[in-house]
Amino acid sequence: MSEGKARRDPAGFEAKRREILRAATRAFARKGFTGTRVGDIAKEAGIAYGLIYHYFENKDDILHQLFEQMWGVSLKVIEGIEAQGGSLEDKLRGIAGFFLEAWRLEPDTVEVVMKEVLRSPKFLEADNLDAFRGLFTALEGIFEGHRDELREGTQPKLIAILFLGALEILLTGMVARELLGTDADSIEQSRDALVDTFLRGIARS
Amino acid sequence: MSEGKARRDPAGFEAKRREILRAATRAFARKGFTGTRVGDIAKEAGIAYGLIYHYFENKDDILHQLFEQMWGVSLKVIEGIEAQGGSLEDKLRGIAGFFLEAWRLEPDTVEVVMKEVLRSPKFLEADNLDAFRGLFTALEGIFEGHRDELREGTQPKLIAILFLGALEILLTGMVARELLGTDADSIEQSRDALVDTFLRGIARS
Amino acid sequence: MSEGKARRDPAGFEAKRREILRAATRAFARKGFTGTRVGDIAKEAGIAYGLIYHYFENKDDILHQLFEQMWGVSLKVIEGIEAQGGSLEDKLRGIAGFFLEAWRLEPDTVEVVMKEVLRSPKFLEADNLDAFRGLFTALEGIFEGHRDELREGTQPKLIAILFLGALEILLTGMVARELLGTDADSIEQSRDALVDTFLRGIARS
Amino acid sequence: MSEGKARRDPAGFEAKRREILRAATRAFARKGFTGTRVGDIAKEAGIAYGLIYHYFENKDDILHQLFEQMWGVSLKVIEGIEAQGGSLEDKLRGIAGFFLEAWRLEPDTVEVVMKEVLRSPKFLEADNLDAFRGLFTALEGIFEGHRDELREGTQPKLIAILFLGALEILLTGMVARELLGTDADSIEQSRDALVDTFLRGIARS
DNA sequence: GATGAATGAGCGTTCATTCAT
DNA sequence: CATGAATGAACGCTCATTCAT
Repeated sequence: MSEGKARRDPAGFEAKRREILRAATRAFARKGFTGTRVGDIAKEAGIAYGLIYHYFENKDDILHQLFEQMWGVSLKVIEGIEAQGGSLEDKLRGIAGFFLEAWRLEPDTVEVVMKEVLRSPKFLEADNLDAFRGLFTALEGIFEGHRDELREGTQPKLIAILFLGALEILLTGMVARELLGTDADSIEQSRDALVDTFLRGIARS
Repeated sequence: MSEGKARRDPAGFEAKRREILRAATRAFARKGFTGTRVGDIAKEAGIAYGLIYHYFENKDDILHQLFEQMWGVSLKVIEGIEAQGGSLEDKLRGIAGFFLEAWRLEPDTVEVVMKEVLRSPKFLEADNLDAFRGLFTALEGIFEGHRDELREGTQPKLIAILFLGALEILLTGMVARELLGTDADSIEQSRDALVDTFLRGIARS
Repeated sequence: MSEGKARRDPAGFEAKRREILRAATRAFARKGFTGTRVGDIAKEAGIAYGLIYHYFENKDDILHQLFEQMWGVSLKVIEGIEAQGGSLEDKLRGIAGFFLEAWRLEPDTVEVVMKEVLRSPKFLEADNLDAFRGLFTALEGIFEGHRDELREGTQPKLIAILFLGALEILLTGMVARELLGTDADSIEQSRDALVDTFLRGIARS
Repeated sequence: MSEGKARRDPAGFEAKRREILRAATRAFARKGFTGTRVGDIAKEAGIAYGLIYHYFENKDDILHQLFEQMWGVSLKVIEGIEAQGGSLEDKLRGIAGFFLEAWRLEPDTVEVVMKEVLRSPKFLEADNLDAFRGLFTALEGIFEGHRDELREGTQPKLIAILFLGALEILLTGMVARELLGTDADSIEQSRDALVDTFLRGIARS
């Protein structure tokens, strides 16, 4: 839809697309993806609902682009963290901190992505998993880059999966607004518990 | 549904209910909850359409009962493991092993519960979280029972959450049939990586 | 259904039939005919719902028999009033009084017949109208029997219809429990207004 | 439905709404409200299934709007008659004539309103009665305006109810197409019998 | 007589998407 | 770019009735 057409005002087009995307995010956060009608998004954005289809393929596409956007940023951040160097601990703390902090900055976006993308049955389909795999791979690469600091027998891939699973549940807990505190202190504690546990374990040495 | 009416054959009723539940599980595993029509379940069970509604409130109720059933078993197993005593390591290995093994024994059930219940937006609603909280609490209790073996500052509740998040992603990875191997060996490796990481951490001491 | 079968205990059969009919009347009065499920009637009667079909053809038949019963009584009363002789005024007051009083004695029955039979679209079908026509005819006969007391040009048939229409709306108003009072005094006033209006209007001055 | 959305062509919208309403009226008159499927209305109107729901909340709403429309006109006519002044006899004859004539002009509409609204159990619910009460009140007002021409002890409210009940049964009889003739002469006779009966009955001798 | 499991036709409603204007 | 009227496939659920036991 967005390729091949000569837009008269590409910048304006893009701006409106983002505006609709933001409106959709608010709507999804409020009523969920399924519970939100295309008309609801239009109303939230203050436009006619037919216009949505000038900017997006279909309703799914909106969610998909929302995910892609957040995902792109996430990957860049992780790559940036890796590029910046530093200790494994710093890197893990940076990654965990980024995701947890993201919730504070854009709770709607994170909530929608968590609930409607990551926690959706559809997510487990090959297409979406590919995106997720990029994150796995990036994290796996980090662990491999610090292989000599790891116990023998540690499998970077498996650890990357476990780490992201634990991180995901922290976000889930925050999104649920019940399981975990969402103030700055609580978030810091969660982050540290995650990183420390993975790095050093919980057993009294 | 089950109140007030005197069933002539309660055992037969219950047997049929389970039979339909099994049929539904197969159908859900194949086409997802949403993708499965009530008629599909009936066909799979070899019964008439409307009979479903003699045994279940509605379509949602079927999924809910499936979840309740698995959940009830899970809680009992964990309580059994706790009651049996032993080291913290044994307990964690037992719990992780139970869930991972469950997938081998009843892949359909686990798949449906993972995909359609735990990974569903609706799951984050208060009602369902309550069930989940029982699991958190049980695990938290286990950690607390071994408090003197834990590092200082370890928060049992947070660790319980992290552990279950990591465990959940292993199951998710298995359900996705792509991220993780599902043979006995792979499962054992996953379980050990999980337990070892949490217990001892990954950093070379 | 009720013909041709040799019942072992005709009296007991009839008693139970009436019992179910009463239960159905209560249920219909509470939730309306359409809103009442066959199972509701069974529950109200304390029997299994399948048993209903031993005593009645189907759900419609229950309502029909309820109507027939009330209607039969009504016709007999009117015939009785006519047979008893007396002035036209006495007869009209007797008829109106009977129907209005019936509501006090068996509000559920009257309510159901009014709401579900007389005020039902189906009522206007030929079959049911026949029954009603009996009432018209009887009343028409009464007016004709007093033809010499009526103004010239008075058409007994038309007057009978008008009278019953006015009577019906009084019952409707009582059933609605809002338009008209339902205490003994109010009922008497309604009856007298009806009879007096018609009488002085049609009486040869 | 009509709030919040800026219609490009409100007049066209309204025209189409009325068109569908007319189609629905024809369908209801033919097969009854319950017997008419939404699809039947669409077919009768020559439009697609779902379009009905752009113009009406649901099936009930169609009937309701039909009723409201006829009711609004009726009330205006009565108020007009009252405003016009004249004798009580003229007014009653005008009111009765209007309703009876309406059947000749729009038999479908009157038939549907009579059968499906006034003679429906739902009609006796408070909401609908309120509309009807407007009619009662208006008529009551007319009688009160001519109080000095009435017999002592005449209760305008009761007489209004009786009059409308008698009028209603005339319409019912015409709708049933069996009880009463529907030619111009018969209609006139019915109207006169009604008015004369009431008038001479309640007029101060 | 009595029970309640079994049947399955039937229908209103939603809503993403298209497209004429 | 923008609008909103038009489309129609899709589906869960109810419930009167039957019938084996």
